[in-house]
Amino acid sequence: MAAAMELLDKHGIEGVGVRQIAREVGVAHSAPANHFANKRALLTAMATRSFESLLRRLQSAISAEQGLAASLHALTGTMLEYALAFPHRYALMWRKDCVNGDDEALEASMEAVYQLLLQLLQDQPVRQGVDAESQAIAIWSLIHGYVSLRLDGNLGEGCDAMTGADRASAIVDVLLQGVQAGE
Amino acid sequence: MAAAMELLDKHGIEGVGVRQIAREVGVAHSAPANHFANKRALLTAMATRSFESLLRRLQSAISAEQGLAASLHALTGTMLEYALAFPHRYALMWRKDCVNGDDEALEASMEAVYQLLLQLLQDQPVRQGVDAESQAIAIWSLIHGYVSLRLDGNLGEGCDAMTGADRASAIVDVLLQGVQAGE
DNA sequence: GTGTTAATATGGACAGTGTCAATATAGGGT
DNA sequence: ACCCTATATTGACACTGTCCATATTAACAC
Repeated sequence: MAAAMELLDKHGIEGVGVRQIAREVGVAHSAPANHFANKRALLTAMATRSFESLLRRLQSAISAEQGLAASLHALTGTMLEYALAFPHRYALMWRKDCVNGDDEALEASMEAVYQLLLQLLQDQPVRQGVDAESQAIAIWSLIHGYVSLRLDGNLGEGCDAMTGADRASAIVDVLLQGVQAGE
Repeated sequence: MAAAMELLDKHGIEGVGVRQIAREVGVAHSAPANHFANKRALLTAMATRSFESLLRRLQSAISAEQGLAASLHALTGTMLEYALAFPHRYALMWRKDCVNGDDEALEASMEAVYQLLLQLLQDQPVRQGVDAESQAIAIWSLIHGYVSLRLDGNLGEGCDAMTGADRASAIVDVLLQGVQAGE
């Protein structure tokens, strides 16, 4: 498992293969089959692990802040940090074609992250009259979309005048205008 | 090429292989190599094609609307439509690991879509004092993020009370609060 | 028409891959 | 001692993408 994560971080999703892992650890090419039914199960476990480690980071980052704006900025910043530090893990987390989407542990770890955001919204004063769920989805979409685009390198052209972290802050501020309660 | 797109739509990215395409068309397993240097080049061409067809849809959808809000709703709706109609094409478009990111044609077709949004923002009255580029990136991130999450099936739990199109409208409205000029 | 050249098709090989089956080797519990 | 479970090993199978040497074909120049 450790070898698998190392391979993922170093060589991307394509670089992690059952036989390659076995080679790395120094066992027979079919030894991993005793621990994971197939490659999909292995990648599923790795994605779950990644969600859990992301959740821990988000929790500790948010607990230090208070207020909706500060919390949201911390959340976005932490997610961006994580994605940039472990781009291949972040990619794997959303690769439903590599992963067993019905897996209970995976679903739980994903749901936990989303619940963190939902909880944040519920505890804070938000603009009245707008569906709270829609606000949560909007924030979640914005963050995931921005991080994905950054990771794919699709935001290079227009990003010159502003460093990555500042840009992330700025777009969260844009969204906050629509969410935050008018004091 | 047509056979390749058919395979993509029917069986996903994993389902499109050099040999499989040749089998479908009824030629030797190595015939496609004369038209595309390798699999990556083939997938790159397919992604480019997809971006172009998406652009056409977006253009015709937007030309029918006027006003920032209406245009943005049309843009989001059309992207969601396209992604739901051709989920595997949409997935391929962002799979930088499958595609030659330096390809000129691909970059141009992607840029054209983004420029469509940028142009939209420039022609409309937006809230003063906020960086226009940040607003564009925010909108772009929101749309792409939402569509991606929908496509991955990660928005099932909280989406029961609202149909997909309505939800898309709602989250765009949330963002509009932060972008649109006062009153 | 003939000869040359470029494009395309073919079948064979090679090194990979994931997965399965049969077998072997321990260790622990009764 | 015996069984049973877990884990490791080896070998095979059907794939895959890519390269190679070789044909076939069509177009174009002379």
